[in-house]
Amino acid sequence: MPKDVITPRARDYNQWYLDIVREADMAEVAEVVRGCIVFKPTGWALWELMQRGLDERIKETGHANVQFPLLIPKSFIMKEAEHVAGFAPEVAEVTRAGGEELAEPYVIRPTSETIIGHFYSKWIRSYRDLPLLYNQWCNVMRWELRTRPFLRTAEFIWQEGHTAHATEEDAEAETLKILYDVYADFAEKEMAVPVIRGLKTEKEKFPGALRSYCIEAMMQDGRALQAGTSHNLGQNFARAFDITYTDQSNTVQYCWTTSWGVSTRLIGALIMTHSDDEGLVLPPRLAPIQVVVVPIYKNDEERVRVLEAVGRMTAGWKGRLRFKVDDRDNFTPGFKYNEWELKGVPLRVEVGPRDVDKGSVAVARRDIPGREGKSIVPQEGLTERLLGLLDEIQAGLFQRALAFREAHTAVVSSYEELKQQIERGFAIAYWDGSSEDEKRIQEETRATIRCIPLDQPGTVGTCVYTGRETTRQVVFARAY
RNA sequence: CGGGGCGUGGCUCAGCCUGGUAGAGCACCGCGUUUGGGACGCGGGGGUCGUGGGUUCAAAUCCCUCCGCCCCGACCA
Repeated sequence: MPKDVITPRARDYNQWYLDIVREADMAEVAEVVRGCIVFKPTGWALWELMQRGLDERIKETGHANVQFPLLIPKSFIMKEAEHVAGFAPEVAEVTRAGGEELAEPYVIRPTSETIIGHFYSKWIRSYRDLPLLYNQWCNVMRWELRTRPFLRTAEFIWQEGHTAHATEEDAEAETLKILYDVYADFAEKEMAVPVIRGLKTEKEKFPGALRSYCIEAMMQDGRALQAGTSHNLGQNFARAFDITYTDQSNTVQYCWTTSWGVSTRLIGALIMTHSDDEGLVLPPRLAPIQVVVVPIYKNDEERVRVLEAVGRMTAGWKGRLRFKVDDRDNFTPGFKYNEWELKGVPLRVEVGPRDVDKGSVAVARRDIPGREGKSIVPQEGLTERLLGLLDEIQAGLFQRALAFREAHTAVVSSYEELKQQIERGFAIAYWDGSSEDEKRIQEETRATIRCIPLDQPGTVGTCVYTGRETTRQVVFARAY
């Protein structure tokens, strides 16, 4: 009988999430530092794999990594009007250092547009210096009023890309390239999380941006999670920080800049997309341990025999599979099965004396819990079988998540339908309202326009709120 | 930041109302028996009761302060 360590999703989805984070040993709430978490080895190993997948894509698309200071002069933050208004309430300041009051306080970076803008202004002279394509991996701090592990923490780790271009078209192309080729590609191929690529409304866009694009994912409670954003900053920051270049005809022009980021929030998205009441479920491509081997024996003689067989079996795995042999002898096999299921390991191989005699092993799939996910297979060709199964699981998780999203998405044609649909998932509606209309809907329903999908059907319909004719459809949902 | 709940061995909690020797289960340590879906017996260790102050002969318990966590709301990657 399973112990009651994870609250079922149906009973309390929030508690379920916190239970998974704790029981899978990914992170611990730092309680001595408000709103912060400690990444434990399992959680950090997962993040390292995610970082690798993102970093590869960032570099493949022509960007180089750099690193800017953690502290930003307070006056920098004040330079771009919308930006100040957006971030002022949540910045932490450093006012003393070296035992003395500072002449000008620093803020702990909530994001780095401003300090990077300052340096871009110094570095960019001519159109030949463009485009400038940099990225940095760093931690940032936003003094959030309500925090949850991974989803919203006061300090979080992310990458922030910052680029400068000669024309609006170039900046726009960059913004979209990141959205499609880096973020959406990573989410769907590596995380197995289907995402909607969309444009943010004026109300939801980044403070200081011209346009914000995003990828939005659906969690298992039907709520939306913004998994990544890419902003075309127009010339707003270029004007505030005097980022200019001389063009081919010797005229000084303002640059067009972009910024884009994804954070450790992605870990929250991963958990809430795939995991079940038994614990964490990880997609094979990001699982720090893809295969765990549990040896079974009753005495020393069997132990030696089984471990020898396991040694032969796993000899060729290095470099092909991330695996672990769980040879702890103070736990029973049954305990280990449950523990590794809780931790989300995609495949488990069980090897006992009977298997050694018959040349077989038992293989259990994490994505299919219980007896149905378990089968007896020959030791011969095991490695290829495991590799094949990992691919199958990866694809299966994506398909399952996609099917879930589709089952919980509906086109609505009236405000009443909208109110009902957002209780269970995404509501797609024609939209021609204003920011004020949007705010009113949020107050009345607690749902917001998550995005205007970039894939539009192009058909004509009537706006769900104003009744006006429009071809634009949007996604309404309650969001994290 | 507003409303609500909570803070007691590592974890989950009882004890608080009605002040008087700090408890249970799980986990941990030792020994033995066990091991194909969360083993069992015997023995053992471990707690300034979140913090600071107050009331009292006496505070986990009553009062005040601060800190943190969880839930709801507003704000947000």
